[in-house]
Amino acid sequence: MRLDRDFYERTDVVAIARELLGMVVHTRIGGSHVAAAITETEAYAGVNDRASHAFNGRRTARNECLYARGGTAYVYICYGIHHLFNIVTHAEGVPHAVLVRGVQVLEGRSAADRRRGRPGAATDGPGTAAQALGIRRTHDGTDLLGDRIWIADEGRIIDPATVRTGPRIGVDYAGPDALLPYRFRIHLP
DNA sequence: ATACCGATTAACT
DNA sequence: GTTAATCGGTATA
Repeated sequence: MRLDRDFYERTDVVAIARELLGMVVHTRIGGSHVAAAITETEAYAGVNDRASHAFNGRRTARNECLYARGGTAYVYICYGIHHLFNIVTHAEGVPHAVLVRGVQVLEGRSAADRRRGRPGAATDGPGTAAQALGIRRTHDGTDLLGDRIWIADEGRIIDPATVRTGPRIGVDYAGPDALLPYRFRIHLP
């Protein structure tokens, strides 16, 4: 069943990042429906997290949607090319989010392949996952309880022993916070 | 107005 | 293992 507002508005973004593993992201974009199980996430814990775009309360046109209520999409462009999809959590005004770093496509393979440019191309990085789902910068601020992007718990049971935990990728600039164990991933059969 | 650089990827050696 | 690609956002002036 579809995740509701109460799921996203909870306060523990690290717990939510772990729980999102195995959940299924659905997109209905450009006439195509794609469903993909989340296999890798990272938590970004707001104003006290040096790795977060909202560290120290930074609030700009780019990261404005981080401050929206839980259950909103935050999509930004990285390295001038890649669109990265984040799930905003916690209450409005508290800029917590979970970055979706990897998915496994379950439905809509043809649309995902077309967007990725070649059949069977990987969807195990944040840029490629968003691309396969059709999520772009224009979806920044999209309500995850609407009909374009939503996430559902479809009953996949994730054995906690199979969840790999480690430091986040690409955040060396964050000093000690770069070492926090805020990255979670699973390998689906 | 201008300089710098990134929550990455793909294609290399 | 290494590195070029690529450009919007942000800071600095």
